[in-house]
Amino acid sequence: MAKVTIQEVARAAGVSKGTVSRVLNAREGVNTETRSSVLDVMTQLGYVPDPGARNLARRGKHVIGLSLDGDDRRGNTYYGILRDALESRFSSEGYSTRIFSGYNPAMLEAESDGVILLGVHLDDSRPSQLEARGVPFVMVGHSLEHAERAPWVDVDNILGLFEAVRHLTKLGHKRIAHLTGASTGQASRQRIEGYRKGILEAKLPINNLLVWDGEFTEVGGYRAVRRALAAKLEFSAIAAASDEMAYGAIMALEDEGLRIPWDVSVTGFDDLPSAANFKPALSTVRQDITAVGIRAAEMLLESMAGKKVSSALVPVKLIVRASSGAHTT
Amino acid sequence: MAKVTIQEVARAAGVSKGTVSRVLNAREGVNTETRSSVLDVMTQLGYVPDPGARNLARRGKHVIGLSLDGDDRRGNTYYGILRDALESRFSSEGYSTRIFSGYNPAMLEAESDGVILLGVHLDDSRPSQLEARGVPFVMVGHSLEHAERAPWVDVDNILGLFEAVRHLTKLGHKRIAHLTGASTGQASRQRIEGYRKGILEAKLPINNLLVWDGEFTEVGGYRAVRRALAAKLEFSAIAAASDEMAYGAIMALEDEGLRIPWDVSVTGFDDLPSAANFKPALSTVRQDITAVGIRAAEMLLESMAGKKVSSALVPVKLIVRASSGAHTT
DNA sequence: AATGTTTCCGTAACCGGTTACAGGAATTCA
DNA sequence: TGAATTCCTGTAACCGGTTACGGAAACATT
Repeated sequence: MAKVTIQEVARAAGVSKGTVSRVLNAREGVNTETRSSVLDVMTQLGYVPDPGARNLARRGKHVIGLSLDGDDRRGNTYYGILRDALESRFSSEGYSTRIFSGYNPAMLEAESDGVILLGVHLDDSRPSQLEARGVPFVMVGHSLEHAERAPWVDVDNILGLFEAVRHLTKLGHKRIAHLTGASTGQASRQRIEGYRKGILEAKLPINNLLVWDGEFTEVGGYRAVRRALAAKLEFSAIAAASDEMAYGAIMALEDEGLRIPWDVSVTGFDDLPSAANFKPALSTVRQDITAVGIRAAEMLLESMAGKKVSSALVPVKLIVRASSGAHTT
Repeated sequence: MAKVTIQEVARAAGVSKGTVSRVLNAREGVNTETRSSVLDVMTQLGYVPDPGARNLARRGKHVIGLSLDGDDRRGNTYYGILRDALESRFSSEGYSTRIFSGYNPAMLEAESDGVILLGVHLDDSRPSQLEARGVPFVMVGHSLEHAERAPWVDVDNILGLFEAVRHLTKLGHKRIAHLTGASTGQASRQRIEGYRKGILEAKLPINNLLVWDGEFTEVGGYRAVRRALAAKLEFSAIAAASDEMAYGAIMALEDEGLRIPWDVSVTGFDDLPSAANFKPALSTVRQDITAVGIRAAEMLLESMAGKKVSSALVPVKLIVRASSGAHTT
């Protein structure tokens, strides 16, 4: 309750503010004994440094802003994980992070030394505005439009879907459908591309009737599969562009009495925490959100240090679980 | 780019730091002329006060923390709106808000003067921890368990569903179903209660076969309705406990060739921004998220000022649009 | 023994604001 | 016209930290 300041710690430990500060920042040139005694006093008093004063004294705001777009498709979990990753990386560098949801470039500039841009869309004005103001930033996710002009980090969407499809073809599946997020931007397009590459690699024919729009949502996946079933389309596997669509697809299949993976194999994309607990456990492409966050943080740090940084593609990994299995004639 | 400080503004305007500060904080006792000239210089130089220094100088952190629970059902939009409301109310009072997603009471206490608790659930330890540490807080949403011990603000769930059902009974509907969020806590239970009250008020029989679990999601609503249809349950209206379940319900009905509102009337709860644009436009119970936010902010402010505050129920309003209509035999 | 190095730590200035206090100018009052 | 008010604004201390600088010990070197 009573705020304990560095001064009080200093007095209690019988040293000066300066020394406490040095201990606090793990700077060298402090006697090991002194250090540990100060450390003791700090924990004993429950000392927590005031971030405001700290940022003031180091001359720089030492805050990085996370700017999210108002309406974004991805769920809370996605951003939660991403934010944790960013936060841990930045805080170990002495920065704190802050979310700016209302899009306000002036505020962003005033209150942060650099920004991470989330959910950039086609006619997004943030990149150019930030660029004009000279605020360092990196985008997570990318679209062709902005890809050349500013650094981004993204997951390897093409490879991801490609591997999912290859997994299915190796299991003997010949008629593999793709549940796509349609118009929702670059990621969907890249995943479709990965799907095509996978089909072609197995020397199978591309059938546009097997590419269904799932709108990136659970219901979307559910309905798309129902329509396909109603239209009597033939398929033995579905490679979805997101876990949620895969969930919807599985529900729809099961509601029609089909068994996963015996009658139909289904794969997702994301590897949400819920994917492993889903019944059946979902085979999916893990996109390492944490890795994306860490990479983005590092790029931003470099960029703030004045270096030129180039965009990065984070690798992706196929996780095989219970929802996919060998094709049974 | 170059940071402009209060000192520079002062010099440029030919006054002292003190005067600029007074202008900045809209304190009285500054000549009108001086004030406006300072204001001019400020905008001209693009001055933005450093929040860190500010909070340091006013002796208090002047930060209020928003603590969200890790996994929460509500979508991004809900929290976005709520946060905007909180932010605007607090910032006009000189506070800035910060989100703390990783649940960390020590951090909360160290970095904020008060906290808004979002998504409190039954065995949530946050209220008691905060209480023990003496940190002022108010919860948005409430459960019986914590209701007595700490102030909360919530929407009038019971009244909301009650009015939706009354709207439907007045349209002549006799067999009205309810799509509930089931186990998701207090809000669902209260909405069920409102539903029952509405049915009873019209002297209709309560039929538990007409209460369906929609899991608070779109697919949940979709599947529940499909099951009901498959079971040949009779109903001419559905009062859902959330807009999203209503969306799912409508999709399911339309997929079966039913027309809204001619064959079945559907109402939601929330009035999400998308509700008006949905086809058909959704009749729903508007919960004024902004009002909830503002009320919560005011309560927290009072509580921080040392006053005892009592919990509040925010009223709710029925919005009739195209998805509900007269019962046609 | 005198001098040169290191190592450790205290001192004081500073970051960018806020605010109590005091004093000069303008205004009102006797 | 002199005194008492009122208005406005400058001065300086302070918030809680960081850090350049310098000095006192302790140790090594000749």
